[in-house]
Amino acid sequence: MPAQKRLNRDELVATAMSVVDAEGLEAVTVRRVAQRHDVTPMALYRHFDDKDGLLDAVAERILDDVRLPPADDRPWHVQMDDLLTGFLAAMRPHPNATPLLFDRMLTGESGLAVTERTLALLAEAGMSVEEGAEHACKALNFLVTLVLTEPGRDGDTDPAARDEALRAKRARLLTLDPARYPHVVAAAEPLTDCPSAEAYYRRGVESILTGMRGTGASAAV
Amino acid sequence: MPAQKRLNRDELVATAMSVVDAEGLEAVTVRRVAQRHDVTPMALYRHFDDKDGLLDAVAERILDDVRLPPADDRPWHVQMDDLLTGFLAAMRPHPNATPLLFDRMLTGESGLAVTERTLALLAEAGMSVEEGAEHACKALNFLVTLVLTEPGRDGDTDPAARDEALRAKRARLLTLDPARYPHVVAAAEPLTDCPSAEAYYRRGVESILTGMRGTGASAAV
DNA sequence: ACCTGAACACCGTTCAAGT
DNA sequence: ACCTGAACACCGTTCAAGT
Repeated sequence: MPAQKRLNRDELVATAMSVVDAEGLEAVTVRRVAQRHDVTPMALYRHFDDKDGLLDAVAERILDDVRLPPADDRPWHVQMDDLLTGFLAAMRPHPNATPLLFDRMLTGESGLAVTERTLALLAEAGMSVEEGAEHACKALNFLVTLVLTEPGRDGDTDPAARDEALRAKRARLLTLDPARYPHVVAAAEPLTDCPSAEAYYRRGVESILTGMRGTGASAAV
Repeated sequence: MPAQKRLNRDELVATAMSVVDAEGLEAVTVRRVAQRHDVTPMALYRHFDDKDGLLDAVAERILDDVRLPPADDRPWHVQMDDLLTGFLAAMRPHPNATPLLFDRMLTGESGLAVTERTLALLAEAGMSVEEGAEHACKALNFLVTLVLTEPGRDGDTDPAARDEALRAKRARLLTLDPARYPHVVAAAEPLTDCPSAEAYYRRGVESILTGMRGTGASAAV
């Protein structure tokens, strides 16, 4: 879309992001992003080391959007709830890009900031450094998974194609032998669709928080 | 490695699996798998619809290895523990292939069998069909994530390169400003290494089970 | 400093052809 | 029935060159 003389790193990242959002991660191509800027593929290499550098920047842009709530006096798990919810809010507009985050929580400043905050709250909860590290990774990665696997999300963001793919998937489950897969057939609809994304994510956060508090010798407030 | 006259579907899948295990998911290529069998790339299309069909078969082979424990009289969550542990055992030898499973739990017979069993136990726990479907997806996908993001696993399976990458990653965390990221720096080691994979997965399963039991109006036994 | 052009070694997949 | 060969439209990336 943009067509100008001097290439701008931020706009290249924005273009890459819009490609991921619209067509998925595999559609992001050095050549494609270059073409949208009416520029030779090689022009991108002035702004990024390589394709991975471009993807790093895409991930970092999502992490930049995480609004870190200031620390306060509420119990740690209430603050953790806010933190996790904020992380979710940053990811949800870009579900196709979420796989990038699994490996990149510790590579950029924003990812480090999110992790730092998570570790701090878990330390406040009384966890050891080792416990905290494990629970922090688990919680953040599980949240990524929640967005990645939200029922009814199928890579394609085109609403018509998405809807069609959904109906096809559900139809296939309904043709299964009910004697062999009774529960799968009965659950065909909830397995392929999500009535309320809001409620889905709320329950997801609560489930992760429960897993966090249920284990270990944590105490505090 | 194999070199014979008639191509065999199972051996093609085995070759693809060995490529994923040794070099990662992106290294799996129609041309590469064909070459290992001294055959033209197009020969594979007699056995699979396309590359995605080959990857479906790789995923299904992992799911085939899940040993489903027979139903018994123990409390549902004890049986669920066995089921989840069995799923983990099937995935752990093939960590590089785990991303394939996110989208494929309902595409093949083995995946359907695992899901069916999970749904059955959650129904036994007193969950509604909707609750059960959501918790089943969450549990299975979180398990996949546990393997995908095991600290110290870095795509490359070559032990020397892997060790080097690990040390580099940890070193980078240790050069961070301790005033800005005190907890990250303090947790550099547990964030990049896993002292005991066995214990890591045990705690992971327990955390998922806790998240399952903690929510909802479930009862039973 | 920033972009171009041509080239290289790869991809997945089609189509028509061989045996 | 099963595999080949040539071709097409793509990839990421290198290198030398332009301005």
